[in-house]
Amino acid sequence: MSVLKDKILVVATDLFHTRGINSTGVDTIVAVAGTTKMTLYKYYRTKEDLILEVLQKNQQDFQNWLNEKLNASSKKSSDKIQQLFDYIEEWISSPAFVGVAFIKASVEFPNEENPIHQLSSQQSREFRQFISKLAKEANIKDADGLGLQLSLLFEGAVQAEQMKRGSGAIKYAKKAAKILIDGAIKA
Amino acid sequence: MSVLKDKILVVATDLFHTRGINSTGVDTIVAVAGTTKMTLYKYYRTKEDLILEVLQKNQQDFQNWLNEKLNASSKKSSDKIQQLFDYIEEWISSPAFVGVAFIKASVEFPNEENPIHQLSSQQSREFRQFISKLAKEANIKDADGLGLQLSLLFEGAVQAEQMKRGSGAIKYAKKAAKILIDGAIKA
DNA sequence: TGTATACTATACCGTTCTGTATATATTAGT
DNA sequence: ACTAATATATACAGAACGGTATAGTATACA
Repeated sequence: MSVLKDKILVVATDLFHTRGINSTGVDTIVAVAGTTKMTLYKYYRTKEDLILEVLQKNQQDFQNWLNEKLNASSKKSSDKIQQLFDYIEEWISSPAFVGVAFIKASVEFPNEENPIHQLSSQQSREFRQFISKLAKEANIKDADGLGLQLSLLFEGAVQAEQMKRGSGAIKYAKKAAKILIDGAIKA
Repeated sequence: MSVLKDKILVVATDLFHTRGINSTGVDTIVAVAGTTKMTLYKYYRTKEDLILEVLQKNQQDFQNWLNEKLNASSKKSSDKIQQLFDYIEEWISSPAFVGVAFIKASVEFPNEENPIHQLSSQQSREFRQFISKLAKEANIKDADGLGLQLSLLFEGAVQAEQMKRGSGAIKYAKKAAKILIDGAIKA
């Protein structure tokens, strides 16, 4: 991938998070990226395309990071769900954390017909299914239900942290997750 | 309050929810409200002022509705927290539900210096404290911790429902809430 | 040296944005 | 009938928006 195409993607990601998507113009993006609109529109057909690629990349990066952490720490796949929120805490607490793109995008584009909204919704669903898969591997009975509940805690904690950095919400989300997981295992 | 001032507020609330705040221009608001910009700017100094009033009214209406429900159903204040999610479910499931304004506003205005973000953040905090108060009245030990956890479930469920109507997330949020509350009572 | 590719510079188009200016009409109270 | 308040109609300023057109530069490869 071209170095400039990538630079534009990185800058857009940052600006979308810190200023909002609709409040970030393409002029600002190219100015910060140190290039021009001609170059941006060479690699991205429209601003909407750029937003979609930012969403894809964001989620991919997070999933890759999370998978590596989970695979490195435990050989047994049934243990992974126990450690999930440890890594989510690490991730949210990191200074680099700026929020979750698909949550923000779904709010800025609330219309369910909108491609950006649809991708956000899909990513949210996929992450929920990912948690459910971990639950299944831990032989949890209502794995889908637990996956949904943990994803609610996840999204709630992210929301709280986006609203106020250093909220500490993730610590309590983690405690709640432990209670729910333990309860689901016994069932 | 002037009938037109109120009409503008109601229309703005609806449009902000269905199209997004930044994507809704004042021209659209006055057109739908059946009035002109001159009138809007007579009652609201700026668009920002209008947004702030929409936020205030939204939260006030919700809190009033919730308080009435809670007061009507149980005399004992210690029972209220048990019923909280029943009413939240009723509210989220209602066809009139369009989301929670302070969650959306905090996303569209991510800068913590922004007055709109600050009000959103404050409303989120107040709602969390409201739940904690219910927990205290139920003699729960870590009332603040439980309040935070329940607010995460609340915001997560709202987020899920904004993302996909009819998600059913609230049903599982309610189950999770029950587990957390029961656990906190025993502690 | 010739040519393709990547990129820059800059100006522009049409639209939409928030907010204002001006002038007129409607309604109610005295 | 006079006055004040409320609302309308309309036009506009000034900036920002997404996106395009045109022309020129820099680099690398044949």
